Amino acid sequence: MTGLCGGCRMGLADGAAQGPLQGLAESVTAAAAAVRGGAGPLTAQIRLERPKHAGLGDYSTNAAMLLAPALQLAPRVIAERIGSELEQLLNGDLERWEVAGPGFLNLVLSDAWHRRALAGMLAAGNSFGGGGAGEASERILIEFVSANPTGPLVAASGRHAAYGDALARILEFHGHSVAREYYFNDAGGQIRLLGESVRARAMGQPVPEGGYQGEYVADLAASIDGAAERSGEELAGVAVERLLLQIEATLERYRVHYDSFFSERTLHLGSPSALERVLTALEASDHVYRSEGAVWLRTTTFGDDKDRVVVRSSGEPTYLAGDLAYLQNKRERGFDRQLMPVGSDHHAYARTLKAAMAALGGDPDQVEVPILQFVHLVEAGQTFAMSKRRGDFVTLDDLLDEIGVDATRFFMLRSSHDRTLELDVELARRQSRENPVYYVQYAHARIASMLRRLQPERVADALGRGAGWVAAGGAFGGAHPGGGELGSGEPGGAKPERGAAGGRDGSIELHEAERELIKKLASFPAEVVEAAARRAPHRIAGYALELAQQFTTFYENCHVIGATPEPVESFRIALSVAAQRVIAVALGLLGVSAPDAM
RNA sequence: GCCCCCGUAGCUCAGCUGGAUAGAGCGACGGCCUUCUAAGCCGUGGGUCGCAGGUUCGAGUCCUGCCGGGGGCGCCA
Repeated sequence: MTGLCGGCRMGLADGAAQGPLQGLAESVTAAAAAVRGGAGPLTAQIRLERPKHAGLGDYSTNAAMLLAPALQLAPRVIAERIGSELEQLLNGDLERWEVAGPGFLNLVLSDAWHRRALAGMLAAGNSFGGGGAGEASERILIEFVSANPTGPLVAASGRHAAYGDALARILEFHGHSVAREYYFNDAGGQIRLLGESVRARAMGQPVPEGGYQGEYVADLAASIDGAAERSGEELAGVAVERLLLQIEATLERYRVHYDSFFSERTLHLGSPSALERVLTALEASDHVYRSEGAVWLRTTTFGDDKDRVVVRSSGEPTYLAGDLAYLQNKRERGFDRQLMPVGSDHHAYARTLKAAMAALGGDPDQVEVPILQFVHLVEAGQTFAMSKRRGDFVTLDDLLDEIGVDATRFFMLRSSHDRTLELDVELARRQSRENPVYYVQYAHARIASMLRRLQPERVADALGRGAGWVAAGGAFGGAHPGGGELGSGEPGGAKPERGAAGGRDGSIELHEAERELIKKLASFPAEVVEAAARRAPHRIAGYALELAQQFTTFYENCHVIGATPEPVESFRIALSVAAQRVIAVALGLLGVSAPDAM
């Protein structure tokens, strides 16, 4: 099921961290190239993937089906040729192959290949799976949450925070340089309204029409000295300051750390202000015009469905004006890409922003606006409303109190961001033991617990290059030489025959669960590539769950401590360590803790 | 009216930009603790992939139309 090609694209990154599939994929590509000869170019990417059904082999490739049009031959015939070619390239590593279905080539790899794969993954250490961006590394700014400081963060912001932060972690791990920023509106109508709301509360009057009704407004009013005597503007300033601190504290608690908080107000300061400068420039390039007493940005030139007002007829700039100056500011800071996930209630704004980017002379493709669908908190079959202005909402802090940081983050991240998320709070709280996040954490804790029973030296021995199981391995298979100290060897080097006298444990067949676990681990780099490319952290959550499952199957079937002969115990210790590391890294990408005990 | 997202098992969701017999968790049913954590494992049942057409060797995936749910179409943010 799992796609494996992602991490195997040529020329992307160094082999070690990208794992054993890199070499295998290159061998398949080489075999396909040999069969293709001079025939036309390949239009689609050759894929190496797990077969759809168990028992069909370790990996399969669609190469033959892709070559069929150019070669004018039946896919199955081509698959036969690729199979023969691959047999030569992989020597003893390719134990069996067969052509199946419409033209799939199914591959069965040797135990020795699996052992070397494990050795290679361990050698890469905690960087295994990372660095896939390689030369394509970018400087990325991700601006997320950016909720107005007019109240505490609501539960729905938990989705934005988890998404943006996990995506940042994934992109960083993948090899990009990422800055996280929170942009806050501390100017304009909503802030004025906040100040007036606080003032009304302080004076014991009803909150103005459309103002902020929440209890926190009264609390703010009560906590500000002499609030009743101060102006709305003054009160707004204090309120914003305090609410921002509160928001930051909530985010920190949620394990979301920003590199910077950016104030909208600063864009209006100075003479000329950043805002004025950008408007002047746009006027010079004829992208803004005056009409009906207002100033408009001609976004229709760049595909927006209507032009947008940037300065009201009252002379007051709109939020878009601020965003224009902000966009320009980010461009001047030299980022290759700007990610700004927004809620689906702002989805129409994505087009406007891209148009604005183009009007500024930038590349609209550098602005990416993933749309996050809503979160419905459900309790006892009842959906919670979460309107900040009305004041009837569940705050993110409330949610964290209820179900904790780990569960909240995992739930927020486990489904695709473009789907409405139903989060049953009652279930998450009451039946927390069934929570998938605990399942993954439990697998990690189990491994830690098991390893605690061993002397550290024993574990080090099992991982060392002198361990018997490693001797039976060697470098990664295929044309690509394996890196790292563990399992290093001649490129495409000598591969002991299965059961040969030379291999100290070469005669001991791997258990199916061991082979499967190794392959699940080996697919991690491709999962990271996919999650990064598609801005889809939920893939990592799904992968973590699958990996935990695969480890548990191994754990149930293969007793580790005391397994005989010794190389088997060593091998299983090493495999457990690898699983533990990858679970921890995957959870780390989600910002979920990996406990050593539960 | 126009635009965007979604519709897959009873429930919550995956499904890698067209591939093989559509998967997982929870719930249901039946088993499993004198061995490294039972927060666990094994097994069974459960599907017209919203509906109808189309594209092709092949469609949950791409196209068109319809139905249903959510969101948007401000000189609000």
